Amino acid sequence: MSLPQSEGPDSQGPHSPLPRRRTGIPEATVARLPVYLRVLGGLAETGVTTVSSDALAVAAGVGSAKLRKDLSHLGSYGTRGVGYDVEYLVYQISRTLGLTQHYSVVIIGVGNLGHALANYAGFASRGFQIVALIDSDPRRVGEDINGLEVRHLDELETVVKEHEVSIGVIATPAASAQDVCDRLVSAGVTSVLNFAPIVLAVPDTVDVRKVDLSIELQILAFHEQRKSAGPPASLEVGAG
Amino acid sequence: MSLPQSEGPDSQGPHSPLPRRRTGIPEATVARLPVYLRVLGGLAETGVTTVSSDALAVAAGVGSAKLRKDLSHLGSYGTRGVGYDVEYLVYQISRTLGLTQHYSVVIIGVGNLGHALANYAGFASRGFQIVALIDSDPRRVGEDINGLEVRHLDELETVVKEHEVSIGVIATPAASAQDVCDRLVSAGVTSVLNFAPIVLAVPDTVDVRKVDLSIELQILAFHEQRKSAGPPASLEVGAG
DNA sequence: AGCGCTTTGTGCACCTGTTCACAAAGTCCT
DNA sequence: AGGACTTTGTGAACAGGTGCACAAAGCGCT
Repeated sequence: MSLPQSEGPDSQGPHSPLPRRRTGIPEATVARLPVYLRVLGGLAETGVTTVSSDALAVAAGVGSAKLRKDLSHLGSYGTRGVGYDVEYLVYQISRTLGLTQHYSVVIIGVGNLGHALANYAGFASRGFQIVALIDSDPRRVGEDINGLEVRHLDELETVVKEHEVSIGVIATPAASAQDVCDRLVSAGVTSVLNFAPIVLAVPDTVDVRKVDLSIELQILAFHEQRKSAGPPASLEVGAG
Repeated sequence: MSLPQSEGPDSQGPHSPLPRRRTGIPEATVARLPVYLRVLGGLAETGVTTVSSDALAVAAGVGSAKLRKDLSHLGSYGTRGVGYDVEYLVYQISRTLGLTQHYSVVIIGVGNLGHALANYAGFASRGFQIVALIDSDPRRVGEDINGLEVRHLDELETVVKEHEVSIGVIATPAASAQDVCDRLVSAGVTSVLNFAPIVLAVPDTVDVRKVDLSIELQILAFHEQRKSAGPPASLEVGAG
């Protein structure tokens, strides 16, 4: 067990210790593709059939050059002088991200957060299917959440193998997160999304991404502090 | 209203369009400091008083050189041949991140996720105090969550000014997120943590960080696809 | 068909961040 | 005190990512 937190190039550390540079697609680009995908989905709903890199870039909150370079990594799917066909681009991005495949997801930990995740609609919409909810508390086992019955932690391995689960979502307290992770990995799970405030140790073959509320707040705090202290930084000299 | 999603250098896009390079501390480093802080806290609890960059790096899941360089940005607080004093380092990182100050936080949207956030203990532990929970649904107003009464969206501006809220957490559906964000910004909030699956438009003076479950899953999907498709990639040629 | 307009795709320079490798600096033992 | 050992802090090379600026390419109008 080594410690390669896979960290996407965006919200997490840039590229991972796994230099899985098999495709030429940079990690930073991969992290942005889902954003483009979402924006394109919104455009498609409003009947837009074609979009320029400029328009799409504004909607996605990135520079247009960056967007074009990102898209160029998946091929030349634009038409010069016109822009990109929305529907076609949606398809190409989906395909590139692997969303045309099906992924079975298991959520471990059915506390507040687990409940929220289980009810999150965005899960199913992109080929991710929650196949099981798992908790170690016997009192929670059997509860019905969003049409899915909570099962006991003892069944984790069974569930993973039964449904060929590839992605595990850890929403347990920090204390049990590493244990759960180890069991997921042993059972064959190769991707983990970790909500517990802990650095997980996994083999190099497993990808881990973390979502950490507390860290995000602390980063905001840093900038917030800067705002109040920084700007009028000149009268400070005599005032200190 | 422009579109600078502040994107930390990690899970989100590298550095932001706000080149707030007032201090010499790189964004990538800022994003890691909270991790070090957490690990150091754990060490302190187990009675460790001194730690080497190697040990700390392993526990934090980064390389030791990177860790030392990170720490060197806040000063020379280590002792050669010995390591770092845990308690002192905790203090220095806290100070750098601005955690010695107090931040008032308001959460908008008390659905599943809002509930989870309101009950999250990690909030209070680092100087963040949730001063209000807000929802637009009259049926939820008045509910007591973790000792805090849910107030109506109409009171948002009042609450923000009353408590000098600096950080707003948006946990509403995507449809209302931009509205809520605009109101937060108008009321004077300068940092936003967004859980809604949408790209928020804010003035350059406001920092936005996003936490997007769906995006994280899609990034995992990309790597997952790569794992299953990549390695034996050679029979494909004739199969197409 | 030709011309001008629009927009893509990309070469290049810049910049941020990572990693290596080592000198500087301190501790501990004799 | 002196020397061996440990560990920090950092200079320098490298890698990855961003943004500019423009040539290439397609559209539509005349």
